[in-house]
Amino acid sequence: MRRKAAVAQGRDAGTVTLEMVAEAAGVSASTVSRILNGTAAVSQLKRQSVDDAIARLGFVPNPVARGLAGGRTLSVGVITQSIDSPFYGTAMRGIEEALDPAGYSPLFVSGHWNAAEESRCIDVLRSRRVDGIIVLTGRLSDQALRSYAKSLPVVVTGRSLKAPGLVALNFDNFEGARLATRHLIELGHRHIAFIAGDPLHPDATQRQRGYQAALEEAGLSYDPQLVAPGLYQEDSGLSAVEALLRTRRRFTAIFAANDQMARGAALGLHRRGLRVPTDISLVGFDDLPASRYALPPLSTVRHPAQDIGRLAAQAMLDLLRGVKPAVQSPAPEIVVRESCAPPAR
Amino acid sequence: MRRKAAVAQGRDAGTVTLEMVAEAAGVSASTVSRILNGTAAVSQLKRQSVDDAIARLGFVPNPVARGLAGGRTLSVGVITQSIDSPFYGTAMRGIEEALDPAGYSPLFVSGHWNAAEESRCIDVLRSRRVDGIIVLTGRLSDQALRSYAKSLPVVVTGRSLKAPGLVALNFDNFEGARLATRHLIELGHRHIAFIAGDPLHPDATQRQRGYQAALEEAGLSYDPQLVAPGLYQEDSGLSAVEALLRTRRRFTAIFAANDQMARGAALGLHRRGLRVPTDISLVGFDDLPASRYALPPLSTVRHPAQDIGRLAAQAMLDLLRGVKPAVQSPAPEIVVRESCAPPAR
DNA sequence: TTGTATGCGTTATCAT
DNA sequence: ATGATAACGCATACAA
Repeated sequence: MRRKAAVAQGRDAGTVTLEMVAEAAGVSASTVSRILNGTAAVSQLKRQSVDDAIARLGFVPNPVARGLAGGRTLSVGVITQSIDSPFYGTAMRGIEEALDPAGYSPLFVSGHWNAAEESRCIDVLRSRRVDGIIVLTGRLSDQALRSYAKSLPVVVTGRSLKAPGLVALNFDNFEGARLATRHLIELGHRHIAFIAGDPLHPDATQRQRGYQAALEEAGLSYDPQLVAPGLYQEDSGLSAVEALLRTRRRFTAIFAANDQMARGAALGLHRRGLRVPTDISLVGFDDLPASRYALPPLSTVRHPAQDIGRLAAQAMLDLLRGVKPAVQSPAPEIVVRESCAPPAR
Repeated sequence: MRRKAAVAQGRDAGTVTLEMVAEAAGVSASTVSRILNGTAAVSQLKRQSVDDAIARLGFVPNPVARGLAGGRTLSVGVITQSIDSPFYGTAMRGIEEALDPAGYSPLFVSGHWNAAEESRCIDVLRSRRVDGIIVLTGRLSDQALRSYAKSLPVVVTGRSLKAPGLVALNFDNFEGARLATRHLIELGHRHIAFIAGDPLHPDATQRQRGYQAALEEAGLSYDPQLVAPGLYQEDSGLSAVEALLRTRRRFTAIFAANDQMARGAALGLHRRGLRVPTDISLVGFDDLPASRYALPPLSTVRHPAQDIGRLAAQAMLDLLRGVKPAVQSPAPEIVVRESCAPPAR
């Protein structure tokens, strides 16, 4: 056991306990706890002396003990998919921002786009007694999510489903993709290629449907030869362009299902001596921070990761407070930069 | 208090305690604990029945209680500067990778390049009973770090300092910058501009010294007019180029103190109709994942964030095991891509 | 080798 | 309104 000495010698290396505060203030531990949590009314007098003692000793409650004792830990678990993702990284930042002023702290774990791993993450988070869990997209089944929500508040992004104790925050990928495609059409493009995202992601298929819908409503034919498979990573964008070029099909614009692939596509085009937007127009999706500094700056669909993170965290806070969360998903909008132009030929 | 019922009904929502295991196996709780931690020798027989009971009940130890009881929590705190940084994100991934097989999990908190905030982070991590702390660079004083290391193993990157219980993992920024500059010189450049990093970062000033050293050893004069201030962000790279161009000083190459500023610089050059590398050669520093897909792909100094994260985590693991960590910082090397060419004029 | 008792810092229950 | 006291789930001296 660690030495227990050093009662009132101010910060013995951060081990000032609630009990010490109680002693210093001449009250019981329960009273201190009550003041800390606002659990019950206490006399002004005692409150004063307790507050003093807290300040004097530099007491800071121990969240671990708090969690053990059955109370809240003031922490919410966040399952991201990879800790170094440009998109989810921004979302995490939004979560941090919203949680902090409320006194909560996030606990980040990575699921690596793997349902089994995500399950383990949930276990880890639960064992750490988090008060709630935010799941950024992921591969967990709606079923599983619903079940988790029975014992713990859950907020999930990238889906729409309803369940008690669960709030889903979806983004209109379909509409976003339609906007992007329509933008190209309005510029005069008639042959628009599409680089698809990982088919395992629901948002990827939604984006593809948006692309098709825009084509249809413009009376343009959908040519399967003009859609190349991709995996949401830069390299797959590059290979997609190569595949597209190999078909020798004519196209004057490319819509990539995300910015990362658009980057890869830009490089592929460059390698073949094709200029953006002079020869080929290019649109992405997500508006990653980096896209504003791409060459040329990339036109894309704004997918406000930071706002989404913030909203998710706010919904969680509401859930925790017991108030009904009123979340409004942000609407997609196109951000026009310099990667698109009317078709040359 | 929560209901205590449901003893052996397997997973009542994840509340199988060590005590239940003990009962089911017909041994005492201490024995179970000992088996779990390898604290003492136990008979094969009991071990067998305990292992069975653990598997049967699906028991998973509660790290919160573990931490409270004074033992390890099998978690290490990681102070990053911003949760969405491309560079530190990669480092965090390396940490995750190295910690996971050892059964440890990281706890990420962001210091936002602010010493006071970092101090608070340390408090938070300590109150959560992490077994050790990894600090990714940051603004804490060496002094403070040393003091923290007295009560907790600390690994810090981006510095060199020695203290008991502390291992520092530095990177040779000076040499890296010298390599980059020398690369330009070897291509024939004589007028090389430099975009400096945030002067508050020690690595930024080291990189600048490396640049000067390379100039000197080549007998080239150092022209203060050719170094533009920057803040390590894309936008400052852009303004730096504009400032450089405004001086009307002649230069045929730019060395930016990091890839993010190099990106911004590339855009600035593009806006002025200057082509990379035909008109101006460009080198960065860090080799961010994105730089391989820049247009043109950026030549840069490899700064292996993931390896650094992994090494830091391994050093922490060694510290925790009580073995002397033998860390070898990775050496900088230049990665030649397509953003450099011999000077045109 | 194994069990018993106690403590970790806090909250919650039950008195008063 | 306030104070004992018992959990929370586990680890660890100490005894056997």
